[in-house]
Amino acid sequence: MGATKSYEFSTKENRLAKYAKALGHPARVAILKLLATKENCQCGDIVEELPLSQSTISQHLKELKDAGLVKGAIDGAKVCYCINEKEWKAAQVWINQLFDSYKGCNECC
Amino acid sequence: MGATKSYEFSTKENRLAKYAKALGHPARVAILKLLATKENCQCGDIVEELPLSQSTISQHLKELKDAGLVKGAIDGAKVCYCINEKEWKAAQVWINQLFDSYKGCNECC
DNA sequence: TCTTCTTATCGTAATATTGCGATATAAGTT
DNA sequence: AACTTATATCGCAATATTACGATAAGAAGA
Repeated sequence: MGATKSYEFSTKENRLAKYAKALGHPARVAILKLLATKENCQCGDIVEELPLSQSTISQHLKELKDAGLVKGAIDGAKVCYCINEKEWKAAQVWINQLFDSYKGCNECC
Repeated sequence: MGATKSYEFSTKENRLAKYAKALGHPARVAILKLLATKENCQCGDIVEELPLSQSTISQHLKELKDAGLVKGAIDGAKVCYCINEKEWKAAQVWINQLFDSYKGCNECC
């Protein structure tokens, strides 16, 4: 036990959960905010901005890449990280679909 | 090590991450979908609907409650779980704020 | 009261995540 | 080539999450 039973859930549920999970850590929220507002873009800039070590940031960036929200472009010795626009918008749509499916409660609560 | 360094990040980043984390598991997505569409409401209904044990569902419900997205009202021997409308909408707004902060990329990627 | 039904909690095992230092890799510089 | 810079990966330790059975606790019904 201990492993998530992803196979028991639909592709949609898993995909939404994957996006949300990527957003589920303050460091990754901070990274995405930097990338989204384009204040910083290269890995080194992010490392300087956040109170975490280089290896930890690199790991968080990898998770964001795995989730599809971010992509990296090699720029000489550096790597420029950017929002993956297509998936970014898809994630927003999917998440909003869930939020919007709530039409209010009038029975028990 | 191993613990998230939440204290190093802003309240906003932590709050957004908390909401997203709650959505970051397919079972919790499924539960929220049921609650949002009001197909099912009582704990027992959810247990029947999902391929997880009663204790596991109860634990997921607790996490959703801790994140603020859900509230439970005791209804005799049963408990009626509902979306916590106020926090639900707040979560949607906060998450969309992050998504909307992205204005496109035109430099490196 | 005794039993049953419903939900929460405890204990435990398996697995995943977080974080960092050390090291590897790859590109640029002198 | 040797050195520096930038990023990724490895290995490890600490902690968190996921899942379940067993059990507790509360309400309802016989």
